[in-house]
Amino acid sequence: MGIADDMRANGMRMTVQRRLVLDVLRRARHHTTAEDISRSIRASHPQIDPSTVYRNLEALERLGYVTHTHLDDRVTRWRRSDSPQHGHLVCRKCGSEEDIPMQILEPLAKRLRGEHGFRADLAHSAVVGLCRECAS
Amino acid sequence: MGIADDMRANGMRMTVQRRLVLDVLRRARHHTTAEDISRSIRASHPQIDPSTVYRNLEALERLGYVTHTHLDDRVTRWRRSDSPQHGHLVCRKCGSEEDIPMQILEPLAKRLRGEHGFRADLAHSAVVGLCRECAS
DNA sequence: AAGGTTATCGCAACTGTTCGCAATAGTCGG
DNA sequence: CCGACTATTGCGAACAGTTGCGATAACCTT
Ligand SMILES: [Mn+2]
Ligand SMILES: [Mn+2]
Ligand SMILES: [Zn+2]
Ligand SMILES: [Zn+2]
Repeated sequence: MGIADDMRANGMRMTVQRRLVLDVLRRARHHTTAEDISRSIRASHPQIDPSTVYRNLEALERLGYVTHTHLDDRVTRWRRSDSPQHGHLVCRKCGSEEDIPMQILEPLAKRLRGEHGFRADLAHSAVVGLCRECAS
Repeated sequence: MGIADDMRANGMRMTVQRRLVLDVLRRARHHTTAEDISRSIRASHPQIDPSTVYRNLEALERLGYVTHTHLDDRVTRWRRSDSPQHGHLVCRKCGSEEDIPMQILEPLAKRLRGEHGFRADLAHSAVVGLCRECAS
């Protein structure tokens, strides 16, 4: 059962707009902004509105096909859920960004689960701070 | 040396607008949004523009008098730096919010410092996830 | 293959926040 | 205290993202 069938089983429809959003995210190497996706789609389909892209990212996230992450403060970044999960360190001074394996974050997740019954998604927001070069 | 002198020593000026922002934050019990601050100030000083509030929050942050935190996704929340620091757990399903002591986050901060030379500010963004009731 | 239902669309108006600019008003030295 | 310097202001426009709405088209039933 493919994505289209799965969506129909949930009362949703597979539209050309949705297929295009998934296509762009499949080709993207890293996290992508909604604006990037919209621009990329509009290159070949100028009539497709940015608001449709925003709404579809949310719809696809509800079904679990895409997720978002917050790297810097303002812009939300999207990826397909089937791409590998990882954490981020972002320097608030120089803006540099480093990916980190989830296992570094695991002990904290386990502790929050045990002490607060809280299932943390520690990949959802980047860890903000000062990188080695900027901390001096 | 008070805040005003400190600001002047840094080439900044102490204006009525800045004093009002600090006053509102001093009276506020919890994290406050820029919009709240602006509305509160405009009640008595209608001529003060929201853009001035936004700019002043950034200016005061640069000197270390206020900090901001991201709880849910879009809205930035502000507090005076001299109010007690703490972390947050936010449930992505029901929206509930729980404060947690910084010491829970300390082991991760220490590890990031040791293994990556990264000085993490783990109070900057809330930890997103599922609370006990919503975990299904 | 056709028709009806309604999820989704494009568009335009709207939100919260940022930015450029000319006018204002803190600050400092005399 | 005054005047000069310039950081900061209010304002208008721009910005990314959201929302309401009537038109369109996906898809289910026959
Ligand atoms: Mn931030
Ligand atoms: Mn988020
Ligand atoms: Zn750095
Ligand atoms: Zn919950």
